[in-house]
Amino acid sequence: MKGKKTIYQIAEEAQVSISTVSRVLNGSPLVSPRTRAIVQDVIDRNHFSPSALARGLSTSKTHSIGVILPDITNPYFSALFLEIERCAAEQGYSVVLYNTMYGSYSRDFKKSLGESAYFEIALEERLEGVIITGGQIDMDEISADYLKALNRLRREMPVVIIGQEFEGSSCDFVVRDLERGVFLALRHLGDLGHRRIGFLGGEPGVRVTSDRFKAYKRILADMGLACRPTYVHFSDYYVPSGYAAMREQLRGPLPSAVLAINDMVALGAVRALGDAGLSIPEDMALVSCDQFFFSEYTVPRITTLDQQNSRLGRLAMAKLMGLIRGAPEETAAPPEPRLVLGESCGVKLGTRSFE
Amino acid sequence: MKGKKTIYQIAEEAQVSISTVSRVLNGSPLVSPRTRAIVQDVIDRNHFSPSALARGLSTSKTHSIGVILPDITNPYFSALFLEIERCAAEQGYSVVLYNTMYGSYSRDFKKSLGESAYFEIALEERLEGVIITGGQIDMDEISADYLKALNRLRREMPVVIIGQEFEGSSCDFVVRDLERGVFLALRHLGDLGHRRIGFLGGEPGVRVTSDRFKAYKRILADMGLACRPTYVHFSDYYVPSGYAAMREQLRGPLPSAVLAINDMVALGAVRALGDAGLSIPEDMALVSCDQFFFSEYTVPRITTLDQQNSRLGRLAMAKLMGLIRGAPEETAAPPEPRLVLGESCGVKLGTRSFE
DNA sequence: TTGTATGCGTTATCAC
DNA sequence: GTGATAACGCATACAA
Repeated sequence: MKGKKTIYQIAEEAQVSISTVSRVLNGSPLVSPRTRAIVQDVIDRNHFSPSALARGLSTSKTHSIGVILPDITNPYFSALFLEIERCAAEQGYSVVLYNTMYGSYSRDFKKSLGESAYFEIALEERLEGVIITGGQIDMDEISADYLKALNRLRREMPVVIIGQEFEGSSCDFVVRDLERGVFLALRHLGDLGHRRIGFLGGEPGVRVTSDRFKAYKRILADMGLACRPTYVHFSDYYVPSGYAAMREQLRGPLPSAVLAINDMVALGAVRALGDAGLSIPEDMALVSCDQFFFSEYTVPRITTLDQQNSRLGRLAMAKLMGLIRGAPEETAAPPEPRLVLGESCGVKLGTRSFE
Repeated sequence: MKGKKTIYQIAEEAQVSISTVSRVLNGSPLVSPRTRAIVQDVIDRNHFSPSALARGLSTSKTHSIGVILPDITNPYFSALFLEIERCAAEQGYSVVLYNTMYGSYSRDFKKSLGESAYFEIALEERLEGVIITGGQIDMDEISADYLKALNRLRREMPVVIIGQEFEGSSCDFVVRDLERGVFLALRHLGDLGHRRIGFLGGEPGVRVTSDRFKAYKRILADMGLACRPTYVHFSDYYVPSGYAAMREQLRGPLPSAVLAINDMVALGAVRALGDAGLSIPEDMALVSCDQFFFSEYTVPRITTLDQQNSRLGRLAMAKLMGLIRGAPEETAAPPEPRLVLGESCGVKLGTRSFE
């Protein structure tokens, strides 16, 4: 835009060398208070801001990291991202966000770059590290090409994956205990006497879904209950899909309760049940696996699992920063999901105080 | 992480000069097909990715822009951001997101930098342009310090503000027609015979609220209706606040309808009305000024305004890219808000119309 | 405490 | 077509 000032011009105007200016800029103690004052004054008067590019080139540190995720409008990802950005800012790091839109609401594949294209960008930008969550990284079958690109990236910078572990990479993982969550939810339903429990939403072929579905089947078996295919309806993670999936369910024999993949799907299901003239929890109980910001305010409130996403984000950042700094990363335990009682399963809530 | 390859090493291995490598990298036509093939091969085999830092230093183009907003978990901002990121990716630009958390749900002021601190970062990072929305930029009274910092930023790069216009800066604006939206909503209520209409949510002192509130008062007057203070309850933009604000409203004399600042507040209000044993729209009708992804699935569906946020984002990006390229920015008309009929006002659906 | 010289990895302007 | 070489703006050993 404008001919930006350089360290040379500051040095000249302050009658010192560029080294001295550099020292002042970086708060080095090897400058006399007098000179520092003079230089700082010149800097301020000129609104001089040193080029992060030049600095990065010289130090090979960019102080920025990347986050690659499919869809920032999904509350799960935005909550995660918020926390990551916050931690980064605290440490003086900037965050570049790459929205791959893989599996997004609008399914705008074509318009968006392939995920591994973003790896190349991260490489060129000399980011100091990358956090990946959702998208290809969460597929049951990860393509060889993708894995190769991932490992190439990993060779150049730390990579932390928020999601389920898989073989074939040296990336670090921050894992959610999906099984534990499903267990809590199903046990709750079991305690309430439910024996016909369905599964609603999520995409087949995606870990967050297939792992939960596996847990669902296993735990159902442990409870001595059958898993009936007619009670299982995949779709994806968004509200309209929850609606559609429940409509589908309503065509067949009804379970007495369903486990929804998250609160968006649950919300869609609630609406579908209402439209069918059925009431919750009398006609069907509902539990969700992932709490979003609105679950306590729907009618009825959704009984759901708090996955502690902000702790998850903080953990991922701690791990990433540890790797960047080369420090011994203390492997803090991943957050435990907690069941948050709503009204969608029929338990009586005490007078809950709001506001 | 690793000793990265440079253009020199590629040149050496390919037995050419760095100029030639650079030409190949940038697809210059002034290279013989033969040499190009050789060089490209060496590049590929070495997984060489040129440093964006060095390139940026040399060309003074970083191909990245910044977005400064208060809270990415707010669906309004995330929808906007998604679109911005998408447009940027299409043009080969990266986006750095700065979450200032000003006015955010969690109100974590202290942990976060002041907004103008991000201006300095944008300057140092040599971003090519910045989009700002929400936060300080949207206050009724913008502090002189902030304005000064903003103008300093503006002097160095294009700045596009998504929000209401104000004096004292040379930034570009992408404006929403808040008044038109309020008009559509209130007319709808008026047509249904409502004469006691309240205002719910939003923060006093913030343009998006105060401008809508002004419009509300003016239009009410035009309709020959009184604006009663007991029907007005500010708070902020989130679900719990909508709940609290409606609880507050329920203590006094009731309006027959309320205008909520957005769907989150509306959702909270729906729940509060339900908890009080009141039904919508029989006991109170509800319209919201900002549609979020869940409004069609709540019980009842919320009659709300589609502000066409993705078009807004696209517009902002078009303007920013125009400024960056120095091209004549065609001032496309800002998107018109449209009323989306739900069930919260009592009209029969099936006759869904859009305006 | 301050200054000098060099490197960082590109692009661009020249010659050839 | 191709190849030197000078910027680009900073940090940093090394000198003084």
